[in-house]
Amino acid sequence: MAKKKKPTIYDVAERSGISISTISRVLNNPEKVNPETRATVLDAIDKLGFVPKAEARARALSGSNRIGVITPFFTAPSFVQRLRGVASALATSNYELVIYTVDSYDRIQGYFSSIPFVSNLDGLIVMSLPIQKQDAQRFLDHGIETVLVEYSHPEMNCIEIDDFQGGVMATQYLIDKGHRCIAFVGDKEPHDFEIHPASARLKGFKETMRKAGLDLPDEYVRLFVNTQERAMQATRDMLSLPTPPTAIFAAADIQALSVLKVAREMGVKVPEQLAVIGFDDIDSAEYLDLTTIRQHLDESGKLAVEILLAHIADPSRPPQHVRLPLNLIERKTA
Amino acid sequence: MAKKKKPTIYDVAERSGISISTISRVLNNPEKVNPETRATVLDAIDKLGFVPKAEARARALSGSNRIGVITPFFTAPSFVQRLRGVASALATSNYELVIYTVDSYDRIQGYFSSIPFVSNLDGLIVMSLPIQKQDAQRFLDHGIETVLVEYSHPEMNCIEIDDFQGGVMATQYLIDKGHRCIAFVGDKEPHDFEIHPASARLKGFKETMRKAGLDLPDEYVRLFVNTQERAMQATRDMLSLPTPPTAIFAAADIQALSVLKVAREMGVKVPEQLAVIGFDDIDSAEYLDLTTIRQHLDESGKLAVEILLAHIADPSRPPQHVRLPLNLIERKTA
DNA sequence: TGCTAAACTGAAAGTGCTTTCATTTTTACT
DNA sequence: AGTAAAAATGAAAGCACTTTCAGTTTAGCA
Repeated sequence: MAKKKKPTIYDVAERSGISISTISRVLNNPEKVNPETRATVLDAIDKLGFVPKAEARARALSGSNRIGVITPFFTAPSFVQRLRGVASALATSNYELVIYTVDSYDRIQGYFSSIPFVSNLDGLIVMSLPIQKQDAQRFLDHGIETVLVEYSHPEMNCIEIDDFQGGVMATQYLIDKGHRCIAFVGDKEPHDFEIHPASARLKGFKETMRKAGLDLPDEYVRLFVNTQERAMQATRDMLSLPTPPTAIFAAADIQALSVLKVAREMGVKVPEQLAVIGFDDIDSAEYLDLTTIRQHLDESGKLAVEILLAHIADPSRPPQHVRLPLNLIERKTA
Repeated sequence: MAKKKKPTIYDVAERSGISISTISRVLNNPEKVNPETRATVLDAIDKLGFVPKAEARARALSGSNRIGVITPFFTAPSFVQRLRGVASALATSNYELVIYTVDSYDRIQGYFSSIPFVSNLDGLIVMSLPIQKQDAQRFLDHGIETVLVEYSHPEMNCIEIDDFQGGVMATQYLIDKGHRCIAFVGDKEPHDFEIHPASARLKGFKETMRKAGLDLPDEYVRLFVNTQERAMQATRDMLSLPTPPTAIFAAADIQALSVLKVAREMGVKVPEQLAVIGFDDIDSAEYLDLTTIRQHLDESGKLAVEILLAHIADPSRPPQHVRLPLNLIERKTA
């Protein structure tokens, strides 16, 4: 016979035939109640396995071992890999990992305004999401240790990536390989609540092309809503141009995958006829031999929790700003 | 101006000229209140330094609004996709998502014995992990609603996958395509704490081969520790056989990816010289045009939370056992 | 035995917050 | 413009206890 619900003080009252007030008293001011009554009450309490739940919860959860991660709803593999990094770093500590996924501006605002108050977290990791002054201030005011990944705030811990530099690296690599007709595909600014690394990568690309004195026709830069279909269409258009590019720099590996798929579909040989370079170095990149800019996704998550834990242990530490290095991983597509 | 007691929600209401209900809402369901109102409220909260009393909150709150997911440490994409399903289904409800990752037998035992007592969850999803009689009983006794994914227990909600049948489908498909020399690659039983769907898939494969009267030499079945390197080596060995198979059934897409990579490396044309079929239908499968058995990963997660929520709402419901359908997704590798 | 003070007890009124429900306001669509 | 549908909001009814207050008992004592 399994118990149904958690017993309340009322159940105890009923079972012992004594009013709830008295029960409450034996729990809080036992010396004020008749020992016999007290014994009866205690007996009933034991038999029912009653535990004042509200307090228990308040106590149990207060300042307890919880760390939260707020991240865009994980569609993109890169978010997942960052998350994997935090999970792995947290595995040995005995912190609980609470995930908040964001899928709209409203939701992120909601989290930012309620988390400091109600979800008592020991620390928070904000991933790939912009955070506004006053929201950040609230976290600071409420003493919640926070680390920002892929975004920066002067008074908070940050882990940044130099997307511009990454764009430069990728482009320069292609140029060094002798390419002159280089195109760019990437996602256009998607939602109001998301950061947009692709634009910095694009800047790095353009800048490098300019410095190298290379021509960059408008048709060689395609931005689109980030879906596989759109990415493929953009690539198809590009490869059907009178003078198609000999290399494509995709703002993210996931888009590079679409480029590769189209190349296969159109019988374009990679890398002979078309070089492809991506950005991120997601897991699949390795399976596809995709040349790409590695941004140490797992590592960023791991580092975030390390910084967080260190600051929880000693809140007086000054905020830490780290810039993760980028590496060009040469594989077979470029 | 004089500093008094701790401000309550009523003070905030008075100062902002907004009802306590709305104040409460901005704290708990921020997305349901008008951004302007929210800003006003937050402003007042900040100015007053209001902090909701945890115990009062616990008192008024019925459940804990937390649902937990316990899952193998997410190395494999399939775990991630299941998780994505639960996150997406949970996004609209406002339950907090707590993740427990398992990387050893000890850890899983730790979770199973402590979760019922200390982490007050409204519900738990156990993913791709076996659970023993007495552990299950503990959850049952403590009235924690639970749903098992990829495992089964008579008294608990379960979402099962017919791996055997999937093995049959994949194999039959290859046979129908005219293949006679079909090989199998898969991971061997890895840890004591993990379930092992590959073995059921292998059984389905063997059974189907037998029924079709096809010869299955020992070298055509390769099991290995699940790493990319081992998978690739196994494939290389197989393709170097005097009579290499004309088709390979990989127990999981992630392994099929390795097969594909080796085929590329060795210049073996897919599907002309070698057909490849996988299992799972992970995201990358689509990008690689991998023919595979889809097991509705995202859906399994979504369904798990739906069942869980329904049972939390009405605990008297009898446990539900659902078997998710499998579909053969025909793409270009077989 | 009668009377009063001390000891005990239960009904009911908080406690600070959440949530339901009905009402108003906005928006969307003929 | 006119209406249906959706969103936002406040009043009020909980939630699971604690505390107050007004009785009852009981004990002590003449």
